[in-house]
Amino acid sequence: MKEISKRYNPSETEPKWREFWEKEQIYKFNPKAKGEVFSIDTPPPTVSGKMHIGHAYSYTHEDFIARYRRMKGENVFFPFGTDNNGLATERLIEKTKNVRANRMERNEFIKLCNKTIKEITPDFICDWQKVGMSCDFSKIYSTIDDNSRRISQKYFIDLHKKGYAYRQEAPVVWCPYCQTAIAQAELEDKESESYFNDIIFKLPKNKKLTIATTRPELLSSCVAIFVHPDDKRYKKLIGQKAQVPIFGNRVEILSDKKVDPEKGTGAVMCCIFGDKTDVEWFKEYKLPLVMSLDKDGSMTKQAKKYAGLSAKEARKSIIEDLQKKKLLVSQKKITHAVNIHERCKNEVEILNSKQWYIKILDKKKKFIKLGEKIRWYPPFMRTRYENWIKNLGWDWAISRQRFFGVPFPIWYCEKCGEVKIADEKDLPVDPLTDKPKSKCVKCGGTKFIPEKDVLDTWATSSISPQLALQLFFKEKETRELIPMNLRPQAHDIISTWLFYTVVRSHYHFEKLPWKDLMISGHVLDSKGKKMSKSLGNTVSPQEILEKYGADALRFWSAGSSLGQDINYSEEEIKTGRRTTTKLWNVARFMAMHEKKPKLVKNSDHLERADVWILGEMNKTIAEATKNFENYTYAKAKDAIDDFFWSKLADYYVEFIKYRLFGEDKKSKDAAIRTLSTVFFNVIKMYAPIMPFVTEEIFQTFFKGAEKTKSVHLSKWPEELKFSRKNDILDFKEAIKAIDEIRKFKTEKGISLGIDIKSLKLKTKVNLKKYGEFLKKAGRVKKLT
RNA sequence: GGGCAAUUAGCUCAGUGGUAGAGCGCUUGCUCGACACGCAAGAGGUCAGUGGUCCGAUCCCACUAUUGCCCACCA
Repeated sequence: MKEISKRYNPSETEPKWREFWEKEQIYKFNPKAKGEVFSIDTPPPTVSGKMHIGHAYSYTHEDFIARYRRMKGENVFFPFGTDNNGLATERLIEKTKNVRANRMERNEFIKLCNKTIKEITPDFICDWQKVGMSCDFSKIYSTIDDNSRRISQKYFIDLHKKGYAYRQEAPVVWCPYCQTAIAQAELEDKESESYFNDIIFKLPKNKKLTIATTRPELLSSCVAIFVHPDDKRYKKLIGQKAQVPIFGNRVEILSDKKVDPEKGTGAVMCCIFGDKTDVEWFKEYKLPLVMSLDKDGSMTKQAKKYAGLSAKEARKSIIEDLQKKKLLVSQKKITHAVNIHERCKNEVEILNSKQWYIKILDKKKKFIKLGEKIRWYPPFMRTRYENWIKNLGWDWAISRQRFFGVPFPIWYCEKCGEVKIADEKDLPVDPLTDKPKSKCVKCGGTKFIPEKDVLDTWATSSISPQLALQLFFKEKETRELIPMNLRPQAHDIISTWLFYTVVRSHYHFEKLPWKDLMISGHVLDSKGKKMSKSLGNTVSPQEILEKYGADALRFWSAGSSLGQDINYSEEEIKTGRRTTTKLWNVARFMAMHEKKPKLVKNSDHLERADVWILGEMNKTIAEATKNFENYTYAKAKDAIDDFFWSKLADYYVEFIKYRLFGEDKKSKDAAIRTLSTVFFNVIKMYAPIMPFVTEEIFQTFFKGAEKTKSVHLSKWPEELKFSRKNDILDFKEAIKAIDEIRKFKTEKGISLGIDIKSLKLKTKVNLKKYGEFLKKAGRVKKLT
């Protein structure tokens, strides 16, 4: 036997076991293996250079469950993928390669994206392996690879055939910076300073009407003025026409209950399009489509002398002109919330354009009901899902006027405009380079215009169950595997990934995507503030891994309840490291007395302390098992921690020393068997949380105890059956006595090792009954 | 403005309808036959506030306050 090192050193053991697991294919998924499949719809992280601490936090949570299930004997399907198309990826490439997609050849940019993704993905994934993820990394998907493009296009065609996808020219949320349409779910709020401008509109007979607006640059798009129907000030004006300042055209004054008489002057101009209400009025009153803003955020010809200016410049210029004409009554400084695009943080606009949509608004109730059929852990997260759906105001816009994404498998007939769908057997296609192989079904035309747009990245990631399952199964087989068992994810993408996956699964398969949902919280800094690069309060998981090891990081991660945000705490990570050390030391102690693991065979010559610790072990196994089943890994960890530190290490190990060093062979044998059994089960119970140290201890000390290559393939502990329950009570009496002795010694400042015979302490304790230990009364914490 | 969550020891958080728990930190002591990344003994709390239900509330209910998050508000 090789020499056992005195210290446990994660930087030596962790790479060693990572290699071992890979070489021995410990986590390889075999579709034909025994055991019921437990499938996990692993979130494909967006390739962004490096894993951040939030990833480490939520991914380890799902890994606890995967490892637990594997030990329970289930055939765990735990795939891995990366999400690497769409705006997030484009932004990354633009930033790291210092380019702008809009100023490059489309093909060149796509090539650069593909090349960069290929370069950085291996390092990126490596962090997930370092943190101890037990996914099958031998086959992974990327949301832009051929297979994903094929699947994504195939299911888009399915949506189209079923009538859930449609193309329409309509107002859509538009990012002038990225120059693409985006979905409601991609918006964020930002407080920004602005001015409320009171502007005079002239009425017939020299009368005036003052309206308040923050968007004077949209005057040229003003198509109506709205007042509240009950507003006494303006009631007489309804139906009259007002003259738009500077531009001179006349617009009707209409009434609508959406107007708030208290706000501004109580009269508001409706512009195409200043905000969502304008869109609603546009539709409801069939107002003319008068666009003053172009797709790049500049003013159109409609804005006449302001054409070509940016919206900001136009605003300034128009305000100056209004002042000159004395049509600006006042300007009030305000702060208001504006919608910005989450990817680039620029203010968005609403423009009219032709986009592809997926229907969702007409099935809101259905989606809420489907949400009720999934088990949510923790349950309250479901209300967020419901709230989001209730507040949805737009169908899902899925076309993006961008470059690096899955192309629509679509052309349009040049002659009649009919949509031409690609043939399934030709997928994946790129309509820009590929051509349809048949004529237009409507008019027989042979010339086609390719669809240049690409799909929203969520349109591909929302079929992640298929992307993952089809790595290992034929498409037909995957239907049997839906719903998958578990979707783990963090709460920030309930309105996107989670919701869209429910939608897609329902549309394609009329099934739920998963049975259980496990929602993780976020990592905050040590003071409870959001981590962000600009605040400089981020922590790097790579540094933690190097300094303390993956097990310590995972120990910290396991410390908070599911769904709870966690404050980053280096102290807790240190406690994790201490736990690995403690485990190692108990292992060494055990090995001092017995080289080969000997387990309890029967309860024949077990002594009181043995029966007691085995009973406590059984309780802990029951508690840990129950909690891993319920995804409450933090409670499982608490139970294991408490048992290991306060009962096994602090108490039992101390107590049996006199037996291990004594002459009574039977007693010694019972102690070593009990210790081995209990400690082996502790190692197993810790294995899902701390996979490295438990593997090191398993391989070094317990290899012969169970015929398995790895602790992670060993059997999850079961309660040990034995019939000496009375002794447990007996032993608790001894503990009370021990407490007395401990207290006495500590108060007098006497060393704990001193024999009590030499002290003037009277105790009722029966020394014979509890052995030599009581004479010394070693360390004991409180026992419960 | 709507919703969700939280409020328990100096800090981070468990928890229960019947006299309050852990880890870290703090104090004091201890090189005791694995472990100083250790061991032992301590100090420390009107369980946010106000009402209500109950024999009894930190726990259940109502309201209030504070904090965080999601959504709406963008004229």
